[in-house]
Amino acid sequence: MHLVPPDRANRRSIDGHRVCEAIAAIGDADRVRTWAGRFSLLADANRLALLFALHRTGPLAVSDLAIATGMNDPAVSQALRLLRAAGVVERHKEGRVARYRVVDEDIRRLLEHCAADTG
Amino acid sequence: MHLVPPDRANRRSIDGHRVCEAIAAIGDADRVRTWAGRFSLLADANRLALLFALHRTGPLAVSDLAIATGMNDPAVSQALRLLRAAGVVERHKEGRVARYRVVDEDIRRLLEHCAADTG
DNA sequence: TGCATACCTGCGTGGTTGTGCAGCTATGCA
DNA sequence: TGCATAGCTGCACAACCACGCAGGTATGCA
Repeated sequence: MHLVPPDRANRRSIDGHRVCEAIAAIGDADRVRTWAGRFSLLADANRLALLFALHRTGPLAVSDLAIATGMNDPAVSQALRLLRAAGVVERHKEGRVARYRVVDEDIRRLLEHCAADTG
Repeated sequence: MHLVPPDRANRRSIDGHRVCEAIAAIGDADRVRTWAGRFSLLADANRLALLFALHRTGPLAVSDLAIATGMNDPAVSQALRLLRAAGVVERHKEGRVARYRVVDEDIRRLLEHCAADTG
């Protein structure tokens, strides 16, 4: 197991074998970035509240989300735009009402993970 | 179910009943903030890589973590200080070597959740 | 005592992000 | 045509954060 990249192979290590284990545990850098990106989307209390509501209640309109969370409309709109750009939610327009729902399965699982914690 | 706080009870809603469902789904604001805080800790790729390594490999020294992740020592040290302040990791000093391990059970479960995804 | 190692800290910086405000578009109704 | 509603966008501001660099503390060895 010589997993240490050549550019840092000359550094002295404390527990040599564990470094390779650690590198194996970290795995692919893209995978780490992907997960960090997902967590980043959930790292804001307002966005998370929106996702909790959308996940358990189904399609919801922007102004209803604003009432439920106490945010004002532009803030909700911008948060949803960000989530939509990330592919987490989808928008369905009916007349002048836009309803959003969660479509990302990985995010759904994380939201379920939260829900399992405290009802 | 009149869960809408009085300060926003006068706003017009699209799907009135769903607003209450949404508020119920969001639940306690402190719970949402707590989860958002956890996700925030995992939202950085470097910190997440450190946690992956610590979670699967066990106690690791700072310089070994630096080699494994490609970060330099101060960056590792600062990331671990942040995680320690949040109660996620603990430090055990042996001579001049400081080894860290993950002690927060909620974070461990989230890390397991990630590991279950792609080996 | 001198020196190298392991780790920590302070400082300054650049980048990112959440927010409020104001204003815009588009739909529906009278 | 006029007006209210639902939603979106741009801009400016402030706050935060991760990072690199330089320097400091503490341990262990010769």
